[in-house]
Amino acid sequence: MARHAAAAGEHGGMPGGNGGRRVPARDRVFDELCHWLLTGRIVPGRGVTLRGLAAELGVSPMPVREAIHRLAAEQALEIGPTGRIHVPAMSAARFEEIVRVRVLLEPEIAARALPHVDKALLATLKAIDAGIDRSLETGDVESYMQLNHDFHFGIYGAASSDVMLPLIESIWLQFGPFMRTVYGRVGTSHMIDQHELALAAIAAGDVEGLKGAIAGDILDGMQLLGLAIVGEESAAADGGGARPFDNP
Amino acid sequence: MARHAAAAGEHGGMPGGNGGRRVPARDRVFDELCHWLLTGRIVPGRGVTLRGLAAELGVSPMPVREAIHRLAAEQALEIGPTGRIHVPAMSAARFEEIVRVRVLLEPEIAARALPHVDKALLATLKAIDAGIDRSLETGDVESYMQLNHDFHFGIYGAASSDVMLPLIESIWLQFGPFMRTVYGRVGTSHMIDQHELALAAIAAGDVEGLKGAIAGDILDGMQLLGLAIVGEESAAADGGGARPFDNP
DNA sequence: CTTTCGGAAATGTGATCACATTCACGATGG
DNA sequence: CCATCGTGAATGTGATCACATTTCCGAAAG
Repeated sequence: MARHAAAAGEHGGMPGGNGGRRVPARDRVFDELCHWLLTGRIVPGRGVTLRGLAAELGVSPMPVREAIHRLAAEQALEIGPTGRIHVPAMSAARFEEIVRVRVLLEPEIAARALPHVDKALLATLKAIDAGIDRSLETGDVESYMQLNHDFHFGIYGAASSDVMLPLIESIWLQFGPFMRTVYGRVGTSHMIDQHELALAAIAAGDVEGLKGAIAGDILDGMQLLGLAIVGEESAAADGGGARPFDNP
Repeated sequence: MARHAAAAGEHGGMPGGNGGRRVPARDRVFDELCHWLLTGRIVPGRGVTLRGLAAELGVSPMPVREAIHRLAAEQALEIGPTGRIHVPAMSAARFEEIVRVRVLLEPEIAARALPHVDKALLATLKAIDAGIDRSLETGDVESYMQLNHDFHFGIYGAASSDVMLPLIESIWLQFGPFMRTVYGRVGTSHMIDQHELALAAIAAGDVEGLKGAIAGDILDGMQLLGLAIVGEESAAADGGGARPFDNP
């Protein structure tokens, strides 16, 4: 999830002779909020406030404000008419569009990444996929979502892309919160393992096979989400709906 | 460039009977900067500073900061390692990717918009296209860029899209500044008028015709830009750039 | 018991300030 | 004449403050 090059690795404030640049608090907050969105810690229905997040993150409301507005710019959060911040509502139409964009862009970037995937990365991807299977068995949703993200962006990142990659990240941030709310209710184990197909295609240098596997993976996973969302919508009369979790 | 519904028209504080909500300064600044980027008022190489823009726009640096960071989030501006703000450099690779994404997304959204284009909108589009021809004759680059933008987003906007439209707007913001720097040097008049084809396809309800016209328009226009950029980059070490487009 | 009203708490916004860092320009030394 | 260095101006960042608006909760009225 490193949207900022300098983000990784820093583990402590060491103002002295660190080779890297100083990471602005705004970027750290942004990365943290991205993580929360993608792993489902921020879910629809919960209030999101500047001062609340600021206190939780140990910074002033200022960097939080910038991170929030950046997320709003990417449609990952929404700023209501009165300025209130909330997770945008998902609809069947919106969801269908997300799937369409994913199927258009992600196989494309995967194809562009293929030539740059080396042995080491392939091994990493295999390890991630093994971790995914493990998470599915144990039912660790948060771990699954994290690893699934890592798997996809592990591939996509190999295509050094300043254009497509941010767009795809934006899309993921938009459906991330809903994966968490939905994955508890639908089965995930009967899916064909498109990740295996993708790995095989990568190993074989099969561009079309890779594109097909990515598209298949998207359609499989999103179909599950889509069914749940559509079902939720038709039963829309129930008040704000279940809030599966709360934030500490 | 109306990214925010309530933005247009407000010219003074009139707390009384205005039906709309108050528009935050941050959004007004953002819209203004978008306009400047898309019409070429902000071009690569010029310094962009917070306080400078703030003074120019008559606000404090605060709303400018947020607008700038939002533009940076959409890759329309870049924040250097030291925090300095500048227009990102264009490269052949980056440009090719932009074209690819445009060809993937814009025909798609146009197709989705087609069923919602009514007579009134079609008439508006024809008027815009006439204005474009006029701008090309008189060589009014800024007017041309504005109208070309209006033409495309006039169509795209008809597809009520919360997902694809922001992505496309982000892409336009990325190549906007370079259109201005380049359009002075290349001819534009020999282009096939793909806009006419698009209008005819809309009138006929021809989805595939519309998608083809949009794609053709993108490829025609961007090919001009691409040639100029590649030539600018350095004729010597061409690297893989030389095939800016393959097809959809 | 339901509805309405009022005020206190909370929220986002924007301005100003202090500060570390960086850039630009001129002086100085070779 | 050119390179190097130092000082001052400028820049982005983050915190704090004041304020208009909104939301929320409880009391009072029907």
